[in-house]
Amino acid sequence: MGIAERREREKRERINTIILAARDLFFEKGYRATMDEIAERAELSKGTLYLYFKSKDELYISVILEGFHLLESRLKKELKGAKEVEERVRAVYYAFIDHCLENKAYFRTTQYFLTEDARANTSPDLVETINRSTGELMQYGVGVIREGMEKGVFRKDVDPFILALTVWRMATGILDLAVLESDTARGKRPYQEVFDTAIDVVLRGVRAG
Amino acid sequence: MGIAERREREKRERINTIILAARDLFFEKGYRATMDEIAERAELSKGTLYLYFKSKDELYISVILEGFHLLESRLKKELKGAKEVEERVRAVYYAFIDHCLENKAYFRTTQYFLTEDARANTSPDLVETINRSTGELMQYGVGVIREGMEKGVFRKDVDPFILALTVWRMATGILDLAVLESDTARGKRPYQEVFDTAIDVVLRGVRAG
DNA sequence: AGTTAATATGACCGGGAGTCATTATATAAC
DNA sequence: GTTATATAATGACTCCCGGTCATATTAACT
Repeated sequence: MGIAERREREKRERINTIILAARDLFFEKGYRATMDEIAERAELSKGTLYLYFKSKDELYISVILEGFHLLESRLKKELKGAKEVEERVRAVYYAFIDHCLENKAYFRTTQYFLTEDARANTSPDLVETINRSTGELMQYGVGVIREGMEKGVFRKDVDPFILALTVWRMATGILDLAVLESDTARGKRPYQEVFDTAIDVVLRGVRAG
Repeated sequence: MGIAERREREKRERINTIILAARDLFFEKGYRATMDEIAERAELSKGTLYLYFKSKDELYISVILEGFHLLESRLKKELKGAKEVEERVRAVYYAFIDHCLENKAYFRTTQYFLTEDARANTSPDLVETINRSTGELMQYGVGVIREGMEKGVFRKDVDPFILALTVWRMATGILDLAVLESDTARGKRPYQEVFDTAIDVVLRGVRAG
């Protein structure tokens, strides 16, 4: 059944072509890139795009998920080199931050899906997909915090999930600002001091004893 | 010169009528409310709207600034009743959170202006206006933290501004989630436990000694 | 070659932001 | 009171964009 398989493969290739064109343009112009532009970049007609993606938002989400996979690889890599508890927490924290700073367009795209507007236009199951993936990624944070509690380094009277959520949203909140001012602070992380202070304060706040 | 003054007054009244209609509709439908709808609600033609506001986004920003004034009154009121340092920090923290939860549309509208998309469509001086107002509001947070340091309750090796920024963005980050899930947790703040844990950890992290 | 199935196309539609020539209204001049 | 002028309001219109669909093209099968 070589033909069916080739067809399947060609379909995947086409989808990939479209995602690549879309990513390029979303990186370049943000959400305002148009479907016509993406079609032109992919050397396909607009109608064809809609053969493979139900909507512009679905294309958007595909790009977001690509970013999630990148981040996950990075988290795994960074965690391998880190042994000590606080070092592991920082590894997850800065892996997330650096990923977002190095891939600002991914970050913006992802943040966009926290707006009412985006969610209102997107089918519930797509939103659910994003939520599930987000939850999986957050487990990396929950994991290192739980390790810290088990080893007695962190206080045990805080819910690890809530703490992870808090740190994640704290980082995201600062990133919102950092990503907006992309031109400042050449050579080092923009907002470096803010990110450092933030995690220092939190770590001091959860240390046992 | 009574006529010129009356004209001036009528102009302000018209602007107010438009903002009221816009706010109603933004509350109801979010950013997706249309200029035609707003015009109809204000009992004016669409063209008239553009006589008083350069763009939909400028109208949006006017609504945001209204929200800022509301928040500022609340901050002042809450701070009057709070004497002790940590109590004052919490007063500012929860005044901000409750304001945002009670005025979700204001919050969403404001958050929208952290997106690339919105900023790209808005004139630099309007963006600047928002930034300045935001900075002024943040001074309430910076103030109570600085008080805490001066009284020796908080460690002095953290920049009060950075700490305020961190807590503000932490709250905003959690609010992003809380506002999305507006239907849950009737009767108490949604995400109550998360907000509580977040400020507890931070306060423990900055206490002197 | 002819038939059918699968893909691709782009003109077209609906709807929304923003414009502008025209109309209406208020003030000033005589 | 009438006419001229400045000011304000209007809504039909343009342009743009996401999404659709009847038609055309290509590939597969007999």
